[in-house]
Amino acid sequence: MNVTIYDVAREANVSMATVSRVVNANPNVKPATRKKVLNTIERLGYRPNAVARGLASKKTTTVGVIIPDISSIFFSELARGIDDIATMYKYNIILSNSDQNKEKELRLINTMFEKQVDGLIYMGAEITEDHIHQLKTSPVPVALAATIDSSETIPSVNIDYEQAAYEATSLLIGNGTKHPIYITAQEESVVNTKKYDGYLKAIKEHNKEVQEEYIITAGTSYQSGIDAVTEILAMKNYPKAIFVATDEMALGVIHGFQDNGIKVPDEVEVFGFDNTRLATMVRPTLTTVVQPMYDIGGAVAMRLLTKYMNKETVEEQNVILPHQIVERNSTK
Amino acid sequence: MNVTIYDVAREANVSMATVSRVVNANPNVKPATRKKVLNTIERLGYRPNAVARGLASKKTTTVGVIIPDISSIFFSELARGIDDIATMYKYNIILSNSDQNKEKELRLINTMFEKQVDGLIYMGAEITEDHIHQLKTSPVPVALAATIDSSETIPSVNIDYEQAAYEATSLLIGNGTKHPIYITAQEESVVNTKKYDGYLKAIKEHNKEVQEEYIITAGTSYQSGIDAVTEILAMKNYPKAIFVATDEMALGVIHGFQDNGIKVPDEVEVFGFDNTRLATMVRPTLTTVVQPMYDIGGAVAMRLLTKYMNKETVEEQNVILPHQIVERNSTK
DNA sequence: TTGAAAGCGCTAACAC
DNA sequence: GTGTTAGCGCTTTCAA
Repeated sequence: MNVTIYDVAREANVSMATVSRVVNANPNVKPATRKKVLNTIERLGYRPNAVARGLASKKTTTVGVIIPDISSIFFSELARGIDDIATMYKYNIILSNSDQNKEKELRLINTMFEKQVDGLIYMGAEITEDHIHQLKTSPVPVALAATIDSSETIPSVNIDYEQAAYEATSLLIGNGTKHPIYITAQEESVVNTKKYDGYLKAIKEHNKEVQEEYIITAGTSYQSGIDAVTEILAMKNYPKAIFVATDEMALGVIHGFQDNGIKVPDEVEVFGFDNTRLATMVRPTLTTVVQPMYDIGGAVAMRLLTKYMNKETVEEQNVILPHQIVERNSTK
Repeated sequence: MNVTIYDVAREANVSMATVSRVVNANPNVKPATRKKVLNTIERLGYRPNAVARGLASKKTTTVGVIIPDISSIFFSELARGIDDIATMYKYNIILSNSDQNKEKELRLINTMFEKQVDGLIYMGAEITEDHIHQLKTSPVPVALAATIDSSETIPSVNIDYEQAAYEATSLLIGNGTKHPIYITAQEESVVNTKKYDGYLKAIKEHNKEVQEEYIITAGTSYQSGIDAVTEILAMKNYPKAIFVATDEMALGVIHGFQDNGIKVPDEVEVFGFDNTRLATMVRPTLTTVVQPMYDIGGAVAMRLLTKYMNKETVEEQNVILPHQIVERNSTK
């Protein structure tokens, strides 16, 4: 079998406790003893068993991450932020894709708790009562990243989606289109609702009434952006500015127009959301709302970790990070 | 404290063993007993502790995944395949980014083993002797995904990069450019070398000598694709076909030319590699080598899991998956 | 500064 | 079918 702490103790003529102390860098060990132990650890190729340690200490130094889809450009950037900060604090990440499927989400939360994660970062469209209930079945700290819980029961990190959407729409209006089109992602989520509210607010400030046909519900993919354009082109005299709920869809929108010989931004302006790497990987480059994905992930992790490590009480449960708008070439 | 298997046993008037049996779906339990136990599990809200289970059974039902960068579009698609198959087999994934930094890679391998993963999927540029040595410090099965170990010591899943690059280059030559340019990613990796060899093979078949200046070493990013174009435009009379080592760089190349008023594919053809989602998210859409990322991840996981689960001997350690070429609109 | 010993919560023989 | 009993490899009092 593998070499255990007991083997090291025996070979070094000390007790298991002493070996444990040197492995855990406990200062209460005489330098000579420490050296002796270190040597036999080296000699035997001893590697501490984190599972045994976890059982004894009730800490696993791993945090769970539940994410809709790691292959999404938006979420993979978030995940990268999370892992970096986790690494910084000596944690590892158990990562699972939920596909925003409620059953799967609930099951994953349970699995994470079974695996005794020290903390959990959760991303998803909708936080229902069932989610909250499931989350509360364990005292393990949880934080939501880019995910809103309207009840504000669970700590979270977000930007002000409503305000951001309001600003984006207003900019488009200021550019000369009184009632820009809005393309929203189909999924039900508070984040989407907030974006929509922001759009609506700006529209109402400049229009007697809102035109329902200018609000298009699409999928969430690049292709649905393209498809949405078909819908738009079917309208006679459509507005010449489009605000799109995500960058990926916005790329689809740009290409949809271009494929039909319509020039962006000369003939129609396009505004995205997120500022993923995609935003600079199109021509024209995409004007968009900057959401600090990496920080949302990182800040959440930090929060969560410090909170539970030092058992300190958190001042502000629901963090709103600043957003901004970058104007690139898809708008005038 | 939390409710343990012991609490359930006491409350249900059975032994721990029996509770364990029903939790693990062992058939040797009388239906009535099972029901009774299930009820008290429900009533007490008992949740098995996977860490304790892992210690006792020496199985954690988690596999480690070491990946260069989860925010890379290529790798995140791979990771998605891995997690899906892992989920199918009831495993979870511990995911860590290595940034292809050797020290970090070595450290991560060790961490994964400390955490007692049941298997490990490794992705990285270079497999050195140190890597192999580290990997061999544990009997845990390891599989390389989209990563080549020239010594063929470690099981792996790849495509035939050399052949694919040969075909791509040949196609470009067939289109009329005798000596296409090749833009390679800077990092040292066997995968890159193979691609380069394939390119060279095709070039040599049609040219007396290879023009060193037509081989450009760039970074690995979108931006380095753009930068490479600057280098190309500085040559008087450069070849009118470019083969690029990755899709992301290829997008940069396309945009680099377009930004300089040069039309793709009319004035210059561009050929990518990987067939990430990016390939259809440009105009013109990108002709590229299809590498089945999702399957590479999935197939690897399957291999690894079946191998160690059933302890079956593997027929072919080093799997080569078929590749293909999709011609889209960036070539003639 | 060090050691002895009691768990952590579960699985896995083995016995009945 | 069910219970008893050792551990799994480590941390953590508590004493010395």
